[in-house]
Amino acid sequence: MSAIAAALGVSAATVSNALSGKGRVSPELIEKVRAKASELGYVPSLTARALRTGRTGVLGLVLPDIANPLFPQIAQAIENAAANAGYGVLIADSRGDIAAQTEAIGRLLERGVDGMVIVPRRGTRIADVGCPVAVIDTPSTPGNTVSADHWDGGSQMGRHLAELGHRKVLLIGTSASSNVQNDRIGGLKAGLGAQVECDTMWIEKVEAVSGEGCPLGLADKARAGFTAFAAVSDLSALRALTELQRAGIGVPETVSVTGFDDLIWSAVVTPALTTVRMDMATIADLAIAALIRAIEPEGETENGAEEVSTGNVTSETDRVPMQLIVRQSTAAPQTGRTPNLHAPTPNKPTAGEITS
Amino acid sequence: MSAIAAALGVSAATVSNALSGKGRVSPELIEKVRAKASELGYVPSLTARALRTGRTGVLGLVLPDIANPLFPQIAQAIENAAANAGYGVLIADSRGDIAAQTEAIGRLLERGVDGMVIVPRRGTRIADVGCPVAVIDTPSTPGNTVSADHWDGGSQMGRHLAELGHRKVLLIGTSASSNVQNDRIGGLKAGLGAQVECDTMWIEKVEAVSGEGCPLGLADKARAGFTAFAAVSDLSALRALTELQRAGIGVPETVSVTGFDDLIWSAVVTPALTTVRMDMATIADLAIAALIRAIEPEGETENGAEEVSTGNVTSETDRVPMQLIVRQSTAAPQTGRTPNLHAPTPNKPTAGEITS
DNA sequence: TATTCGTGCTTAAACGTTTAATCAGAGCAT
DNA sequence: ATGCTCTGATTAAACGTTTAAGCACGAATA
Repeated sequence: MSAIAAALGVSAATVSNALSGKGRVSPELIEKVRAKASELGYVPSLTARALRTGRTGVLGLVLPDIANPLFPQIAQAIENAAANAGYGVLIADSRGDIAAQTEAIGRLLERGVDGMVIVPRRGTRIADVGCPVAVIDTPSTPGNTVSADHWDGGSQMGRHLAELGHRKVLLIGTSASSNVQNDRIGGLKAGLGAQVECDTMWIEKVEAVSGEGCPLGLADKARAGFTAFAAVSDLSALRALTELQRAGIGVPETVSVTGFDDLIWSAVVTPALTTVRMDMATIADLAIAALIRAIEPEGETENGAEEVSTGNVTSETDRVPMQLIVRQSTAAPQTGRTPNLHAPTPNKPTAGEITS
Repeated sequence: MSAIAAALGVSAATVSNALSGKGRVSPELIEKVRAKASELGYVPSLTARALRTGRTGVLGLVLPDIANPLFPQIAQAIENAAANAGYGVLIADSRGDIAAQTEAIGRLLERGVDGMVIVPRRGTRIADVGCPVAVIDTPSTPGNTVSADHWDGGSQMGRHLAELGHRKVLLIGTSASSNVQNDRIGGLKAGLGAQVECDTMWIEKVEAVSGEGCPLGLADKARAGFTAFAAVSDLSALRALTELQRAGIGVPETVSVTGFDDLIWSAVVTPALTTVRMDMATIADLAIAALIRAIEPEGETENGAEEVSTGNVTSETDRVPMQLIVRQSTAAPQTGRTPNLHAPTPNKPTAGEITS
């Protein structure tokens, strides 16, 4: 910067003003400065700016477990939204216990992030951490900033299944202590309506007695009259799908299987999974926007108190709708009494197709 | 910091020296400074330090496509290794074309990262970017710093299949232009040995004619005598597995299916996938270590030229072995002539189990 | 006794910005 | 002519560290 100033015979301050458009600089000079800047390949030192202004232009992203298959979607969306707003994203993995989460937040704080988006570990309540925080969890979590409307997604799926004619469905979740999963299950039940019989299976519970990775006994459930298995995540859905297929139960001719999240494999398995997708791009945009609103001094507030808010930030729309994606794993249930045990049907089965 | 200095009646410089152990400070004073520092809850401003020293303590992580299911493993390992070394990790998604990758690198550079680890987009050669760079790709890529030994992984899997008695196997890859996939396939062929007949299917090619997500026609292949399907990624393996199951072909009684990478679902599908895992933790450790070696001034080099290297960095061990994980999707092929088309077997099939 | 040296600390500059305060000059009204 | 205001620029301080250089003092050396 001082090089530009020297080359043009002006002061460094003037160059700064010219480039930022802040002070009073003549239009011609601004042009000359711009030209010289790009000529010299000037790149401002974000570090120095950070030191002076106290803002680093970096946001933190705290994830409960980076290994979660949903993470790529989140990270990608957040990174994109942040980059568009001119911010960088520092990641922090709060894998492990809650202490790790606190420690991860601390590390980000030390690094001077201007704000952070946290998708909290189950059962965590994010306290005031000393910088603006956007929480992405579920609308029913207190302190939530913005998230997919999981309940709504569940109810869409529930209606889909009910309309196909299913009357006895098994809801499959992982952990009963997850807010997100409970919301989805609540939505499913509501969408299915009162005349549909449903039961809920929590995988963690069955694994607690039968061991991790144990069979879920879904074939028995099918024989017991369940015609649809609505998992609350695609991973569980995949587990259900393969277990049923392996037992020779045709999906979707005999039973339907549905998931949640539209993870990468949902579209490539056979039959492709009917699921419901969250609009991470919108969620990320809203979260980042809310964060930035808290970070950057409001345009023209009359009161001089431009205190940067230091707590949880809110979004005007805090729940974004989910989108039902109907693929091949759902169909109307058989009307006949004996479920078909073998499924040699090739591909792309149409609804109601029966192969006995 | 100046607060500490004032409280103790010494200069700020002395405090700095005391805390960093650099200058000449009496031991008692060091203790007093330490005590006062923690008493006042002093946290050094990394920003100011960065400005002064020119090092930000931040590393960049450039990924070809954050949505890649393998990404969580990589990001988690890198983040962990970096955090242990006292560095933060800034992510950059080079989704899209090669230009996006260049631009992502540029953004990181502007932010003043001390170095970056890049897992390059296919066919990209990373030029000198102006800071130390660790490339994670495959040993056969020029410029590679450290990576899993994909070829070795393939050969382990090949041997496994050959030992089970498979004599005709189909190798399934996604894109023929991927170095990683080619290495894996090369290893597979070597591991299978000369007396095993094998054929390679590139999914991108069949999708180019039959449309994205089309059936792969694996059942026909099975009827044509292939007894094993060795995919070069778990995603393809999953696709193969479900397609075969759907067609009523029993895995592993009739045909075996194998994958690569040990992605999250590999263990939960039925039958659980035999695959080969890369040791991302070790890879990340080596990459970060090599990077840091280039960044931080070598302990006691005699020559004063402590120029920070600005090109690709190397690791003393640049290929880390992969680990074969045998689960339920592989078994000895049937000796009989007619492949079993239905597979009502419950779970945990043992090798060679036949159900006709 | 005069010189050198080592020790423990201080001074001051520097990193590259931003920004409040100041200033010189021009135009204009008094 | 004098004072006022507006404009376009400059000066200087500040952000919080690090680090080279300097300084005072006592101890060891000549």
